[in-house]
Amino acid sequence: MPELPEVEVVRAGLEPAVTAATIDAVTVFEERSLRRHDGPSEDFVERLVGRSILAAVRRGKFLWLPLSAPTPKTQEIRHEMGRSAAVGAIGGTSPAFSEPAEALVVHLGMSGQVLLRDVGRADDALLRIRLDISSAHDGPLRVDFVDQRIFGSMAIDGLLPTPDGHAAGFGSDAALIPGQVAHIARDPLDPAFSDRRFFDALAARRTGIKRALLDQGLISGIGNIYADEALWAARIHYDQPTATLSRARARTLLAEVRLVLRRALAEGGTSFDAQYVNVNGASGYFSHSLNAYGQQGKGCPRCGRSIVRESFMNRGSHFCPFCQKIRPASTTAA
DNA sequence: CGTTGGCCCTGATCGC
DNA sequence: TGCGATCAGGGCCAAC
Repeated sequence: MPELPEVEVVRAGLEPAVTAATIDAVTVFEERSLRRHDGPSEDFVERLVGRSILAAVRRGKFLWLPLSAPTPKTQEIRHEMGRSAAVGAIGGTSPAFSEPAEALVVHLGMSGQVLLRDVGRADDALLRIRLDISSAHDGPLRVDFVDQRIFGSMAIDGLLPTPDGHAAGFGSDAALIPGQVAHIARDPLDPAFSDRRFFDALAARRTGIKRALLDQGLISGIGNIYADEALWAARIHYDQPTATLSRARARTLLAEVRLVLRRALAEGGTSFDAQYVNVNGASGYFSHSLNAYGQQGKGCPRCGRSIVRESFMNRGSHFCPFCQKIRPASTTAA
C-alpha cells in the first residue's frame, strides 16, 4: 500500500520524464478510476490533450502534475459545458506569466501504480488510464495508470493558493494546491510542517494515537504499515489516547515517524504483495526491515516476545503487547 | 463540530 | 480440480 515513501519514489521517477512533456492523447479504460474527477471521461480527455506537464508535486500520498494553460479550444469547450472556471488570474493578467491554474491529481489508493512505458509494449492487465506523452527528454512515452482495486484515481482539479503561502508540496516551489488536496495536512517531511501545532492537536483530540496518525487532515503520508512501525519504535500502544501522551513521548513518536519514512525513502519505498511497483515497473520491496507490520507470531526484535495482530479500524494493527502498553496520563506533563 | 463506523473494490489466496 | 469465502485498507461521508 503506497504511503509517503512509495508515492515519493513514483514522483521522483516521473519528474524527469514528464516535466515539459506534452500530452498527445488520453485513453480511459475504466470510468471508475475518474471517481474524483468532476465530469465525464470525455471532459477529462478533452481538457488534457494538447497541454503540457510543468512539474511533479507531492504532499503526503497525493501526487499532482501542474498543467500549462488550456488551449483556447479547450477553454471554449469548458465554457460551453457550463463548467465553472478554474481559479484563474493567480499570476496576473498575462497568460504567458500566469501560474498554472490546474493540475492532474493522482492518488494511488490501495493498489495504484503509475508506470512509465515505452510505446509498443503490451498493455498491463489492469490498465485503467493511459496518457500518451511526448517527453522533452525521452521522446514518446506512455504514462499508464494501473490499479487493481480501483481505490486510486485521476482527476483534473483547480489550483488554489496555500493559506500559509509556503510551497504546497515537494517537487515545486509554487504555493498552489489542488482543491481536493487542500484539506490534507502537510506531511512530516515537509519543511513547513509545524511540530508544535501537531503536538497541540494531539493534546486536544479525544481519540487513539493510531487513528490520529492515519488522519490525513492532521498529519499526512502515514498509512497502516508505517503507523505500526513508528508506534513500535516509540513503544506506544496503537489505542493510547492522544491527550494522555506527554509532550516528550509525542516528540519521540514524531521523530520515529520521520525516521521510518526516511529509511523507507532511502531504500526506495516499501511494498506489499508486490502490489506496489515503482515508476519503471521494478518492485520496491523491502519487507525484511519491518519490525511489527505483518510480523504477528514472530518474535519482537526488541524483547523476543510474540508480535500480535489485532483488528482495529477495519485494518490490522501489529504490535508487541509487552513493549507497547497503554499507559496512564503522566501527571507531570512536559 | 469532532469523532466514528461503514462502504467502496477485486485479484490472490485459502480451505473444503 | 473447482469454487466460494476471506483478506487487504485509503479516503470519504453519513450519522451520532
